[in-house]
Amino acid sequence: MESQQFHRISKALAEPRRYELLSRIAKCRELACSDVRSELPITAATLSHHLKELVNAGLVEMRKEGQFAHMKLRRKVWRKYLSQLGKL
Amino acid sequence: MESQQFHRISKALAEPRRYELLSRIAKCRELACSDVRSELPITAATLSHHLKELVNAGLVEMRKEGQFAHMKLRRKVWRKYLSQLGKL
DNA sequence: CCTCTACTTAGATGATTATCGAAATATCGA
DNA sequence: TCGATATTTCGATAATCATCTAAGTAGAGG
Repeated sequence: MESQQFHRISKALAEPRRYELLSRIAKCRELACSDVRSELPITAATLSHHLKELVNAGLVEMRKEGQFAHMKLRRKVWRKYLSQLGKL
Repeated sequence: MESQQFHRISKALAEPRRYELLSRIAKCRELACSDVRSELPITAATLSHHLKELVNAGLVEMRKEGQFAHMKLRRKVWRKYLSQLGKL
């Protein structure tokens, strides 16, 4: 795994709300932004910001369906990150 | 593992120089600050700052021996962190 | 076309933090 | 005790970043 991506992922995990978001994404096969917003006290803008970080890190992929955005964990990337960390 | 410690560790890892430092600590049984300074371009103040974060996170323990400070990875904590991450 | 909903983008603000130089503290060896 | 070396603390600065409001874009359903 590229060092740049590794550090992006580490940064993405360092923010508690973002980690919580990731955690919720991981628990479902797919999760819509609107669902998150109905469960967490977060503005749409902030959610969108955090989501972008997760996507930029390569941890999450998005699928647009009509008005909705569905988020999904990229488990392969996640596994690679864990395995990289394990080498420490 | 406490959620507070979990987040502290995540933050500690998010800074590339700090991760590099941790990585060097992990590679030895013990590492002295002065050794790090002779190998990396970093001021003593910055090194001390990052080291404090690693210690606060519970990832590293310090031993003072004369003028020297020796750093050591707390492998048990590290394993716990990895296992927590693995639950995602 | 209009409106509602979902999401994104822009811009601003405040908080956190990485960094350094300088001063302080502590230990060692002469 | 003096000077050198190791580390910490202080204070300042600049950069990063989380957050919000407000405005923008776009699809769905009248």
